[in-house]
Amino acid sequence: MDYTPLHRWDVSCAEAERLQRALRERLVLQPPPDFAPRLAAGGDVSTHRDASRAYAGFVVLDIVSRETVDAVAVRAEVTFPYVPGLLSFREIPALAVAWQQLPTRPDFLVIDGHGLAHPRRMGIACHAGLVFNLPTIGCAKSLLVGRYGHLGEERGATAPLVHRGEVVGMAVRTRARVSPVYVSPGHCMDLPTAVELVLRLADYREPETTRRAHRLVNALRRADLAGAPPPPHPE
DNA sequence: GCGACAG
DNA sequence: ATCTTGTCGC
Repeated sequence: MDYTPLHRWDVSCAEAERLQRALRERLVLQPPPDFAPRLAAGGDVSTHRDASRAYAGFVVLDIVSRETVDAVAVRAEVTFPYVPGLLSFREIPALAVAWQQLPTRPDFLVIDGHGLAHPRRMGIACHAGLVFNLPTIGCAKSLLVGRYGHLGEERGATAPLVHRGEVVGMAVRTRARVSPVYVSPGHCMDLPTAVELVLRLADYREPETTRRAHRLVNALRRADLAGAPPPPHPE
């Protein structure tokens, strides 16, 4: 698929924050008027402990039949370090390499990380939506900002995620008695729609989009590992 | 100044 | 996220 880079990615942390504050103004926090999604995509990145090598991939699935209709995984280089609040600058360049190899344009994308539930309301899900130009949802496994109150133990229970007096996302119980996931709008998305879609996609704790993308990149990672294994015990 | 801190 | 052994439970 095609996309719009929007800006350079090899920037300083201060410049990255400036870009986030500027890009924030371009966000659309409402789904398209004719939004009737059928194809969901999940994207994920797997990085090494030290090396700059990363694996990135996308899986596209039909939300009705649940069939995987597309899957691409690539090797890529990461240069930006992991800095809380600046995850997009580390992962989006790698995701973009995989995105170019994707033959089908999905109706929306679920990203492993936050959207509006971010210090500057510009998490990786928002940023990815702007760059790839499609509706996006952030679905994270842990909190970056915000707090929430009581959350029922049953599947489908929700509790608003509040940060600085604003509702920025929702804690969502996708499985009974299992820790929740944190859902927030990315781009061309609102919170109710994001929560509904994540619940529709989740058979287990995480939505199938994320699970399948995660398995895909890990498979490529292990395949590479078997091809050139650095011997731990040189005897 | 001191903690907290997506992946 | 990654590095890791065993272990609890369906």
